[in-house]
Amino acid sequence: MTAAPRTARDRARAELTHEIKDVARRHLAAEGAQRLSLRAVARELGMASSALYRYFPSRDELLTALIVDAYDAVGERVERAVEAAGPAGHPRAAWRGLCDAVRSWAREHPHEYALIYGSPVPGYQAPDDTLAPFSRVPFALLGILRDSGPDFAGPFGEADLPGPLATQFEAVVEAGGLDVPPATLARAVFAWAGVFGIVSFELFGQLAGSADPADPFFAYAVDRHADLLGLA
Amino acid sequence: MTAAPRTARDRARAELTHEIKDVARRHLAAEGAQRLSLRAVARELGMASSALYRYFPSRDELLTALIVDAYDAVGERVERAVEAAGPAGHPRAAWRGLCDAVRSWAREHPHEYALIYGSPVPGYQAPDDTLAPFSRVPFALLGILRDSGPDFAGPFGEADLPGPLATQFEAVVEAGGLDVPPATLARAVFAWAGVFGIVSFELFGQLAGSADPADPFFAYAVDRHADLLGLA
DNA sequence: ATGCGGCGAGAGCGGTGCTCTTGTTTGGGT
DNA sequence: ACCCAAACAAGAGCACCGCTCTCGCCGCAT
Repeated sequence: MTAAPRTARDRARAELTHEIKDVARRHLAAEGAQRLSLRAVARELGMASSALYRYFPSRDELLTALIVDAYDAVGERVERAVEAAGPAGHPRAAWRGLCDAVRSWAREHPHEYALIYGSPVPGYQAPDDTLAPFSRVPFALLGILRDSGPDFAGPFGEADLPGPLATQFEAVVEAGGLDVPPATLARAVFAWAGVFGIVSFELFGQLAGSADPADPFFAYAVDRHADLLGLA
Repeated sequence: MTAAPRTARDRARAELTHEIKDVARRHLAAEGAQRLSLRAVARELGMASSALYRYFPSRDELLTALIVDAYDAVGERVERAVEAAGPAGHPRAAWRGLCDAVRSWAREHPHEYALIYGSPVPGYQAPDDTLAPFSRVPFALLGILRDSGPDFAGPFGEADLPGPLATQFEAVVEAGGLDVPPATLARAVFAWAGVFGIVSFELFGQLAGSADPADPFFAYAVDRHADLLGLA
């Protein structure tokens, strides 16, 4: 993150900041963002609630810190899974690893998942330093597609982007320095939105009455998306 | 809903209940579920906050009523769109109408969308009378697929369900009295989760930096899902 | 006519986020 | 070595929240 703290005060501050986040994350995991209370965190730490404001200027700032951490957590989990599954050119296994990592992390940390992928907190808008953690999963997906090579074999043709979308995505590829064609980017967003939709449906109870134990359907959907992505 | 109210008291009660919901819905639309406050609603209605508890036993019950109304609102919007687009056997137009209806409703009512499709409120679990409004959009989609006839022409084969998923969805079809094959149900959930994912991504800011003005990508994705659904 | 039940209002409880003030500790510049 | 400013912890307090309880009032069915 930053340079090592020099003075004892800096060290204590860094430590306390970390402790606060830890306790807050535990409360978040147990009760959800809604019920996360600064005062309760302060109580558990044995300090006055007003003292917390030396470390986080508001409750929303604390939540933002937890959001960044959650993005990093799921991002690292996904990167590990992708790396473990497909270094030797098996992109479909890597894709499956990515999807399974997202889903299992989401099921283990539903409140943190809801915090980052569910409805945003009222006045929240992402600061710039959120961007890198925010992008880890999409970048991991793009990495799989890049490594899977240019030989696309999906059921959709290669040049199937309508004009406006092509120009828009060309600009995105340019601006982001991504070395994939725009059509691949489109397929990536399509697939990522698809698995996100299923995971959210499962977590938020929208699959009740249809794919209720979601494991078979999730595996099926992940495989169909792999077909669409043209993954070998 | 129920029989017409007879006495003046019943009439007043029904009217006030409606007024409370209206004011609450306005607050919800303006500020989000998080900031919806019983006391503020009571203030705007010129009554004591404690009096509201004669009509809704808790804040969560009020929110539940708003959830049901939101499901009904998006459901009716979708049904209208489907009916307007495709009565004469143009299933792809009907599917496009469904998707556009969902997205435009979501963009017009982001907080209500977040309420029903975003992270659920902490202790909430859907009561039984939520089931019908909850199911209107999925049923509309199944209606399109049923009317599109049995001649499936998508890029995936007809009998592509793995064993466990097939048996699970056969049971669902049986239990729900749905007259579609299990494979069609699977494709329906797949497609519905996909467009839901895109709409949620757009509303919750996850498309920032990729498909940021989402119109072209949404149209593209809806069309790709139509292909996958085998819609003519 | 009467009694009961629905109703509105008020006070009040425990909780929240956040601010302001007060006194203390700490560390760097002189 | 000292001194002062900055960082810090704590407490009181403000405005708000959901919710409960009690109290009078009034319409309605008996």
